[in-house]
Amino acid sequence: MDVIGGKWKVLILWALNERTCRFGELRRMVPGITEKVLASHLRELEEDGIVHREAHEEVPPRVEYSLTPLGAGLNDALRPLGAWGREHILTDTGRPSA
Amino acid sequence: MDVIGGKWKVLILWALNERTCRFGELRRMVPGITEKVLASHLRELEEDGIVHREAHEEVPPRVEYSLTPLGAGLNDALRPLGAWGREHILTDTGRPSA
DNA sequence: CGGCATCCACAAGGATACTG
DNA sequence: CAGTATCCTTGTGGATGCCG
Repeated sequence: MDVIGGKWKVLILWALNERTCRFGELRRMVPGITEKVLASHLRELEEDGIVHREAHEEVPPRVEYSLTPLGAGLNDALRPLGAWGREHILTDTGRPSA
Repeated sequence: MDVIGGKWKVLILWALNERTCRFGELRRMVPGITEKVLASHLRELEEDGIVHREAHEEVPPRVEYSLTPLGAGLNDALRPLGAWGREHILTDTGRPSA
């Protein structure tokens, strides 16, 4: 929970699960996230060994993020939870669903 | 993530997964949690249909909390994640692990 | 015993502007 | 393009005290 505690962590993980992404791509793939949050989450994920960051020293700059095996495993462990969520989302709407 | 977003939600779920518990029991089973947080989390969990609250109108008061089928399903979906966590906890310690 | 009300503190997240 | 720096708002959780 600590590792995926961020508000957008799992979304990032999901996006990355599909394919390697650049910073800008992720920003677009996770609507509503700000650069700062994306950057910090990415950094934390990297420090936790969940994602791999590969910077290409060229112009224009290009940085690609991908899942590490560890991250893939995490995503795998996350999948049942995601399935559960989709199964019951908007079905039991008892709360404001902030 | 919304449903289990609370800091202690999953711990409560885990405790409840083993058996029906009273308020005081939960408070003891989740070390460090305060009554307020436990109460509010419990309430949210109840509103989300995850736990069942059964109050016995007697003295001394007794309230028992148990998992609903939905909650059991959630806990089930959570288990792989828990397994992953235990597998890698304190193994990759790259961060302060706040 | 079980729980709510109030107040408080901190950190996470969001917006904007700026840099290499 | 890919961040970083700053500031601010908010939510979440913590402490205490009171009530049925």
